[in-house]
Amino acid sequence: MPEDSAVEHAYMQIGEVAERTGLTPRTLRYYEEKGLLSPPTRMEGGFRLYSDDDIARVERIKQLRDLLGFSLADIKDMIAAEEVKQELRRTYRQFETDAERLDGMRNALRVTEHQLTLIEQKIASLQEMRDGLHARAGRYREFISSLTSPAE
Amino acid sequence: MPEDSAVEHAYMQIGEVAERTGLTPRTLRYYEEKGLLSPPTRMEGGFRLYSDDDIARVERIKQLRDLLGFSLADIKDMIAAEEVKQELRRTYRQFETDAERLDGMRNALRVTEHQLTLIEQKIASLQEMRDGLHARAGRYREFISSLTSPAE
DNA sequence: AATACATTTACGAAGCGTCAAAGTTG
DNA sequence: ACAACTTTGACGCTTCGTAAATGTAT
Repeated sequence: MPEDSAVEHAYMQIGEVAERTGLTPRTLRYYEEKGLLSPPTRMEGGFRLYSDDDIARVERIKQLRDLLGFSLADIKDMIAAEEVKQELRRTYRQFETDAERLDGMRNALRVTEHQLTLIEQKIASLQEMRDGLHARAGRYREFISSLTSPAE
Repeated sequence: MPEDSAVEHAYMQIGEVAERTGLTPRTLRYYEEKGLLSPPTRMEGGFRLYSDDDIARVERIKQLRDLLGFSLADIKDMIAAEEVKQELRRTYRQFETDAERLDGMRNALRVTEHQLTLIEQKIASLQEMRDGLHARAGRYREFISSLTSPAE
């Protein structure tokens, strides 16, 4: 059964998800409360059980938050835009015209392109900052060596 | 008088500083309250007057906040570490031993090197994300063109 | 039965946005 | 005198951290 090898252990509790994603249980519950994560399945006792898809979603959120600095409200919208494509692939929904599907796609593309321009800018800014810090570090090292081994 | 050309108008009010740095007056006052900005000089009526040095400091804060995502408390410490060098250059303080100066320098270097490693990591992560988004955008464009000009 | 998790609820802190009432500048 | 800006509160919102009291898993 080759399909079993990829599964590992399909469902995790909130603590394990927290460890794997670097977030806290509190944060995961908060994201769920704010509609960034859909309510996961539960055990009889009420414990949350997360799927691998949930993990992927959490990591996408973290990426947008930490790397691009978006607000959770913005991230929610962006992920909603991306979901359009997912929905389209599995449940090719009835009562949805081609024009509507096209609109969703164009919106998703627009969002993605916006993220790309922000990324490019951020990379450029970081590279500038890196150069500045290198120079700064060089000056510090000079000072230190001039105090450590004074030129007589 | 060549020195006049570089001065422009040496003192600015909070509104102009806000515009030039992309922050708000509220944020500038908050940073002052939190000790990130030293209290600027004032007019007789109480209006704040900022110097070019103040501007530079504000932009350094913004850089650390937006690009590296540090907390204001951390930023405060980092800037304090950097100041050691500035103080050393102009007022070579009495009552401070060479060992103390050396400690300050080494600390400043340590902080700078820490920032550098974080920058490198962030640049790498952003480049990965950029590649992923490029692929994603490509898929969107495919879908769109397949719906826009259907193959037959 | 005990230990390690989990659940909800609630209060608190960081980092500002926003509005109000008053004073200052040009 | 007037518009445009600034001042200091003070309250509100976002994004969680941190208990506290209780229940569940093993």
